[in-house]
Amino acid sequence: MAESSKRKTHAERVFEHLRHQTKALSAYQILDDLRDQGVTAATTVYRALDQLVASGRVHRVESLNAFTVCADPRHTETPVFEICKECGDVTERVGTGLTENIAILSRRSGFQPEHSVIEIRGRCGACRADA
Amino acid sequence: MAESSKRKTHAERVFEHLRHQTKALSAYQILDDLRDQGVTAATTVYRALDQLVASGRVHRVESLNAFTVCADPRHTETPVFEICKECGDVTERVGTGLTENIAILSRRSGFQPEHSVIEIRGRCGACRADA
DNA sequence: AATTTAATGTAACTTTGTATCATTTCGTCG
DNA sequence: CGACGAAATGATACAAAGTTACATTAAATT
Repeated sequence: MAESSKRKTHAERVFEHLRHQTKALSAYQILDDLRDQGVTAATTVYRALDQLVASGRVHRVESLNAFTVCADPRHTETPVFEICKECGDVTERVGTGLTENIAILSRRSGFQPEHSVIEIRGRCGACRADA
Repeated sequence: MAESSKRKTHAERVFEHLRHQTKALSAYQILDDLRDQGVTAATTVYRALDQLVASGRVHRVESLNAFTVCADPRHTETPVFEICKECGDVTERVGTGLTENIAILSRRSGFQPEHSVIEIRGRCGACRADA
């Protein structure tokens, strides 16, 4: 087509794009942003996101219906997201120990956890300073 | 209109209906279920849910886009939901201490938490026993 | 080159959620 | 009682998020 390289797959383009964001992006936002790179279909974006999420390179932020890169794919612990209501920035915390707390809780209740969603909404440090 | 009482508000009907479920229901599921009680508009269901959530009588389950009654409105701690991937049942745990863990974590990172979302997906005790 | 497989596209459609404006219901006040 | 204003509901259209089914293109593989 145009002159944009066809070397990379759209999943890579989606990943690269997400890498440069401080906020989580919706699938349709990603689609809009990547139109000039030849991404034209919602289906393709969702397929790319499915792969990326499955491979642990991207997380879905449930309370935003949006996606963000994994801050550290080497970590196996449940990610914790801090979501600022003011500026919208999403920050992933790893190694918080919450996974262990959940495991303990579940052992008590007989529930077998597979995947946990932990999202904290509030105000980030920067926005608190701005106030 | 018909003969169904006009005493109760639709918000009450939504609440009563949710109270009798073991699974979280989507807004449109609620709408379908309450049609025979005179609820006809999605708008009304969403308005009812807004109120109920604001008053703490109902929780939104983010990872399901669905709603469930609050197990214990006296509790102020962050609710923890166990969501069974097999049977779909949603169980709310209170008094888990996770709120405190999040507070500690946030103090370290300078984030001011307002509302936390904790949803654990996996298999419930009953489904594990069935296997 | 022929064949097969992975990636992408098109299009229609479902689900979830919101906005706008009209109508009904109900309490209350004169 | 009847008028009036507020709260609740409705109809409608729309926006946003996500999926399904099937066709097409691009890359590998032999």
